[in-house]
Amino acid sequence: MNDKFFDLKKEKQDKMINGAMQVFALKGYKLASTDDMVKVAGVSKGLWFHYFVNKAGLYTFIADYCVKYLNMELAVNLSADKDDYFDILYIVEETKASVAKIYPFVPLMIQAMEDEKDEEILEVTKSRITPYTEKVNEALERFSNENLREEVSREMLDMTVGYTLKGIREKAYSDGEFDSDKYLLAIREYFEMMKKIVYTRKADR
Amino acid sequence: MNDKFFDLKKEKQDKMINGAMQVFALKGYKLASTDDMVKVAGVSKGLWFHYFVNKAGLYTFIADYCVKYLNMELAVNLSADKDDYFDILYIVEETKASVAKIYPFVPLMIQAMEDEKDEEILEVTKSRITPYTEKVNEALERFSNENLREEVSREMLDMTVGYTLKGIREKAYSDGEFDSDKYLLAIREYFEMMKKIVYTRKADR
Amino acid sequence: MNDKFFDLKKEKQDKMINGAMQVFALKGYKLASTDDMVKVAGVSKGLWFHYFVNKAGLYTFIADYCVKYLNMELAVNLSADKDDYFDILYIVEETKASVAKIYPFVPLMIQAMEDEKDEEILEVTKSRITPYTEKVNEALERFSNENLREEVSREMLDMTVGYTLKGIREKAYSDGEFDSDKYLLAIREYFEMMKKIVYTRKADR
Amino acid sequence: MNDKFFDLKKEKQDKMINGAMQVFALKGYKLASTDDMVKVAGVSKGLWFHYFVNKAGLYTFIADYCVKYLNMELAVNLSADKDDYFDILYIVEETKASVAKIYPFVPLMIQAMEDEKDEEILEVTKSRITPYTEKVNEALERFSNENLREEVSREMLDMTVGYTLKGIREKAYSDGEFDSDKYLLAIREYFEMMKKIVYTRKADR
DNA sequence: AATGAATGAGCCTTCATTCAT
DNA sequence: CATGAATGAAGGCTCATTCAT
Repeated sequence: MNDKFFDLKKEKQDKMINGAMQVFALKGYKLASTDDMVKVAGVSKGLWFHYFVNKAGLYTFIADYCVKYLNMELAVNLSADKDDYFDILYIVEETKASVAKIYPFVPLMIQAMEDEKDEEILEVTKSRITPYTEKVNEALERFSNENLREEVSREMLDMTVGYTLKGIREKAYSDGEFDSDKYLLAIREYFEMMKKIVYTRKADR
Repeated sequence: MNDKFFDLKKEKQDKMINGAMQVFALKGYKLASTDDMVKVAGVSKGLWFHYFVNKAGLYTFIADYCVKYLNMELAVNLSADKDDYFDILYIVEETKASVAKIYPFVPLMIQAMEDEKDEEILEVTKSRITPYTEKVNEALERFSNENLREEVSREMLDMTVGYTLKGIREKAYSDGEFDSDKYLLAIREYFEMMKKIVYTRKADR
Repeated sequence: MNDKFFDLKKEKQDKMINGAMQVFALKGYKLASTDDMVKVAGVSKGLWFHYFVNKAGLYTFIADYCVKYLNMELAVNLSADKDDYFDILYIVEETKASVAKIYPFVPLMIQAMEDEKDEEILEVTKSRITPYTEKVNEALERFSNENLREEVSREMLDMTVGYTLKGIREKAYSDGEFDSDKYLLAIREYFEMMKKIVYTRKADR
Repeated sequence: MNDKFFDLKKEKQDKMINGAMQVFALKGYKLASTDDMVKVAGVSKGLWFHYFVNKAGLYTFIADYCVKYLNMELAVNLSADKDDYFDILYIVEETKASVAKIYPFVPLMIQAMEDEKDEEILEVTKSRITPYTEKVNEALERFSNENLREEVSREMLDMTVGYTLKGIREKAYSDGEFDSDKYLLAIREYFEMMKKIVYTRKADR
């Protein structure tokens, strides 16, 4: 990319970042079109290429930006003393929701990166998503499975919680705009229920 | 569409149906390409258009076919005496798995229809998926929420189970082919855990 | 390229070959545009890519075709008993002129390949032109420099004759169409003069 | 163009003139890009258009400048007493080589103008090159064809010498920079040979 | 009926040109 | 005066769709 992008007014940078992120997050790499971005960000076709060389370069930049920004925030929020499974995950989602105040499509973009199937961009996607995944998994390791009822395997818990969060996330964007509050509320309700049914009595607060 | 399609040898019909369904299910409406179908079904480009007029027509036909076939099977399997939440859902998935013996991509196609975002085909998709959703919901109404622990709301259960099944389904296709047994096993394990933690003692068998 | 190109009617093959060759020969690799070829050959934009993948692939095919065709003809015409400098070169040009009956832009295309400066296609160009150059040089080796007046160095003769032929060639296309007869006449006149002034009396017939 | 260009420091004027001339001479009108000129001359994109309105305007100015400057020098060097064909031509090339001390691409630019094929600029090119051609032809008229061996027609001599000079010229730029000495040496050698073989004994000095 | 050659609208990308600073 | 960010028309290439065989 062309580093002069960062010399632009922050406002315009963000307009472009948000525009590209929105289109990539909603449509995926292949179906994201320059014309869409022109419409969404109100910035001409040529300018995207002036700063980002080509579509793959733009995607790479956006993917990078998302993960770096999010991980930075997570580093602050995910203090080492948190050791409850759902509390940790809630902080992660809370962080995403807070990042979404400035970059509304970050939560969906992260999702889209994990789901991306286009071979042309797969390498990029996977390499950029890993640092985020690792950061979260690292934190989750602090949780002791002994707090789980014996009927509940950690593996299955990860699975169902992962898929459910993904579902809630996509639903949060279903009307076009991301409603941060609705999103966190849905998660809180879900997590509260889960705590009650998957923890041993002792762990269930 | 051109009804003469049904005069073709059943074998060829199915080769075309499966080919189109595979491509639509794996790639979605917009990214599904004529060339992909030619390769997968071994049927010439022109023939698709001869029978189905255009891409939208083909998609409509496949969507229709999926739902009708599945609902037919469900009508047989979903006997009115089943009233357990997970048993009903299991039968639904079992039915899909059995349909997949003949049309391997039906489970994923149903999923793809629910996830489809392309505006050009949205109307079609939504209208075709409804009959299936309704049939399942109808059956689920026979389940009494009183069997659920009070901490568990029916709404939240529907949500998490729905999203989790979706996840398991997509994973079952992750290596390209649908593994019916692995799919049903994963669901069974998940449902067994869920039964233990969401039912009241009484309902928990 | 797609070998099915050769299944087309010879007439259409030649229309496409001539069209592409004309545009490449007159404009060079970079400035040759698909639209030009559409206009000249009356064949749609997409078809070029159907058979030749991309612009570089088309250029490679045309370059190859030119040289192979020409060398084949030269193999017949350049009998091993010819040993006069200008006679050999005349046969070479005569051969080009005869090839031009079917592919009018071969002489100019060969020239264009030698002059091509676009880096993207340089490798292709140089590798394809070499076999032709070698064939001609091989034949010219049969000429003994002892036939030249001592004031005339072989090196300088090659230079001035080479540049002059190039000039005559370009002029022959200056009005759009290649006039084979005018071309050969100009060369004959030039060669006759040269023979008289560069050969020793003995060699001068 | 904007005449305030001449208010710039001579140094900057020449940087721009040389930059534009280099790019036009090496690439031709169509392939000469604004970005190339920015790189070569180190002058911003906008400034070119500020002074020269558009690409055609710039080309026109450069073409004009070349010919006027060269003709001015020729007026000084081409004294009316010179009447030998090759001496006159040598003076012309010597003049170009001397102009190249300040504007290194003038010889190639003159050449490029004669070869230019882009229709958009053809009119300009032809009209600007004429004054130069005429000046040279005028001088050459002082040469009497009676000095030529009868085998040598004046027409053919003009042709072969013209094309050969063109070839030598292009070769002189083949490594990117114009080597004035090598250029003049090559011409001298060529002319010496030619004098020996095209002049009658009497004229051959 | 069946094929795949042929078409052209649409998308990515380049580049002359404009314009705010 | 100078800059280079910004624009949009044009060129390469893809792909749904048409059509001659």
